[in-house]
This record gives sequence, C-alpha cells and structure tokens, in this order.
Amino acid sequence: MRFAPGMPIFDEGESAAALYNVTSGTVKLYKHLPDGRRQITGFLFAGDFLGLAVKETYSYSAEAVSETYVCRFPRQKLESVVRDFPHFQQRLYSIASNELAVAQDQMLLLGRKAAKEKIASFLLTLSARAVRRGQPATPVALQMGRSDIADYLGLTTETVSRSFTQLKSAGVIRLMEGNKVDLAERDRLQEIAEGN
Amino acid sequence: MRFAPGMPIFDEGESAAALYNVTSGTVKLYKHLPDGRRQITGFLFAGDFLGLAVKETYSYSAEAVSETYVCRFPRQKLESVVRDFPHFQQRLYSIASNELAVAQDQMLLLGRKAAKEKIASFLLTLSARAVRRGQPATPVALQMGRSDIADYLGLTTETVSRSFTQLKSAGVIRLMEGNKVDLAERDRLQEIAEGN
DNA sequence: CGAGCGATTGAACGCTCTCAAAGTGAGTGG
DNA sequence: CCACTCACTTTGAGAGCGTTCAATCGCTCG
Repeated sequence: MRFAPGMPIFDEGESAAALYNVTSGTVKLYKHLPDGRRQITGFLFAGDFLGLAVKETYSYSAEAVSETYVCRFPRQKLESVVRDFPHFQQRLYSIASNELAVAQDQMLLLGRKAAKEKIASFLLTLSARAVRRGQPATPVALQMGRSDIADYLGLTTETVSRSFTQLKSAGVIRLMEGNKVDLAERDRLQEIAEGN
Repeated sequence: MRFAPGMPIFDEGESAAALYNVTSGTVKLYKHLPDGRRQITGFLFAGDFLGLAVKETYSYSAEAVSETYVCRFPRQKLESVVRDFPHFQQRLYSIASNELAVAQDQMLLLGRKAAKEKIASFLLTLSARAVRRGQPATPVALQMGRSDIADYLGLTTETVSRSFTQLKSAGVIRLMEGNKVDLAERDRLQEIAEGN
C-alpha cells in the first residue's frame, strides 16, 4: 500500500485489523490529549513494524511523514500463520520487547534531558538507525518537520529551532540543503546527549 | 525471594538471567544518566512481571520500594517451558505489548502534561491498578516517596509536593495518614489529568 | 512575481527548578 | 517517657529554561 505525506494509516481507537511493515518512507506514531496537545511516540523507517497490539483497537495513530509504502498483514491471516509457525510468535515478542526498551530510553529523554541534550540524542538515534538500514552515519536526512521533532521530544518548534542553531554555532553539526544534518563532531554530540 | 525496601533486584547492564513476577510489595524500574539524573520507567505491584528482555543484559535497574516478594523464573527453564507450551510465548507477547501501550501513555504524560496534570494522572493510574488487584479505588496508598514520584513524572520532589498541596487545597484530594490519598473528587481529578 | 507555509529569530512571560530553611514523624537511646 | 537524631516532606524566595506571542526570513509552487 502507498501513502502520500500526511495521509493517516490508522487512527487511535480504530479496530486493530492489521499489522504493517514499512517497506520504504517514514511514518510517525502519536497520541493526542483532548485539547490538542500531541506526543509523537515514534518514527518508523523501512523495516519497522507498526500495529503490534493485542488489544481490539489501536492505542495510537499512525501517519505517513514522507511518501511511504507499507506491507499490510491482516490480523486473521497473521494469527493463522502464527499458529502454524510458532517461531513467528517469538519474533513478534522480540520486536515488542525491543520497542519497549526503546520506549524506556525515550522516557529518560522526555523526563530528564534538557532541550539541547534531546536534540543531540535525537540526531544520534537517527544516525544509528540509518546505519542499521545500510545508510551512512552522516549526514542524517530529517524527513520530518520541526513541529514533528518538537512533538517527539516534548518541546516547541521554536526551541527545536534554537537548539539546532546552538549546535550549529558550536560547530557540532552542520545544517545542509535538503533538510540534512552533518554530524560534524559525533563525539561531542554524544557527550552533549549524555549531559556533558 | 524476599527483598527489603531499597534492595536491588537487578541492575542495568547485568546479564538478564531470569524473569520475575511480583507476588507482593512494590518495585520500581529505572534508568540513570551518567551525571546521576534518574528516570523511573515504572512501578510494579503484585501480579506484574519484570525482566522481560530478549537482549542479553537488562536495559534498566529494578529495586524493591517496600518489602517485596517475587517469584523468579530462570531464563533457561522459561525457554524450555515456552518450547513445550507455545501458548506461553503468546502470553509473554501479550504482556510486552501491553507494557508498550502503557509506556506510550507515559511518554504523553512526560512530554506534554503540566505538573498538576501529571500528579492527577498518576493518582488515577494507581487507583485503577489497585482496583485491578481487587483493592478499593480510594484511598490510594503511596508506597513510594516523593522523590520516586518525582523521578517517575519528570519533576522534582518540591514540585510534586507543591502539586499535592494545590490539589488538596482545591478539595480534589485529601492527604491521609499512612501516606494514603483519598480521591475525593475523582471526576474533577480526571478532568485535571486531561488538561481541563 | 506573489502567495503561503515552515523555519528562524526576538522579546517577555511563567512554570518549574534550584537553593535554603522550617516542619514532621519514626526510630533510638538515655 | 522524653529528648535527640535523621530522613523525608513542605514551604519560601529567587533564578532560569523553555514557552508564548510576534515578526521576519526563505523556500516552493502556482
């Protein structure tokens, strides 16, 4: 299935009818408060899964950030596959367990890191994930806008922008055309991410 | 196994040798930054599991908050049980998937809620979990100290204390002896938790 | 070339933190 | 039984970081 930028893949509360795998592109997962405040709980890239849920409905919304292709596994079929190949269940557990560890790192970031530390951590995480997909560690391509980054890190777009500027002024990163960021001083960025 | 208050159950980075189930008591899970800042990622009560990890080492530390009894399942044995009873694998997946949803709620709290909203949400969550364990919805017993609550909600002890005082002054809650909190106006508390 | 959206920059405010002190309660020993 | 200690909580005052509100900049697209 193809999704254009900004298109919803599914919404919080919808019946959880399928599991998806991102083939290419970028997806964001998010939750809303009644008054409109938003928290993005994760960005997904090629190879990532979404829709892992035991519940009857999705507990978050998913939306394409850039042009995205996903592979859809209807829940019924998935369940029959799992019955025939118990190994798949183990794989699902492994994925969920891994996402849980990522979520806990993100809690540490949201609860205890300062703005500049959040941005530094974010860039390093994106870089590491790019490497895992076989892409170079730098420059990092930011598929998402400042407002998505802000809602992911628990900040405002203005603070995100200011933090980027500060890191740029310090020579730690370089903002390039095409919304790419060159991690000029990766070690220094690592130190900043950890609070030094 | 028995753990006195403050005793570590396992530490981040340790070899993940076992899965635990809390029989009685309270456990906190947390992560540290190099400079000592701490984020508590969860509190566990009777019936909750800890140590769900596919990785070789634990990605967080676990410590008893009150006197706690846990049931320990060595990983090896667990794996053989899972091999013989594939249904267990499904159960593990279900638990992990559920914790993931809880973690996402917590991200929304940490990233987007104000101090008073965080406290209100916290009290309601504790109450709901107490009900699930067959206990009354109110009063809620706070097994953990202010500093643990602060590190769970991404606040300081002072702010936690002040927020409690504000909610008390507004008549929404009542602070009782034995570190119990009476949710006098549950509806109002719910509204505050959601930002109204 | 103008419209429009997102990003950046600026100025001022306010929520939460920091630092400090006082209050409270449980446990200990005289 | 009471004074004392120690840890934790509460309260106060002031500062700072990130937000809010607002304006400008820059790019893309029609």
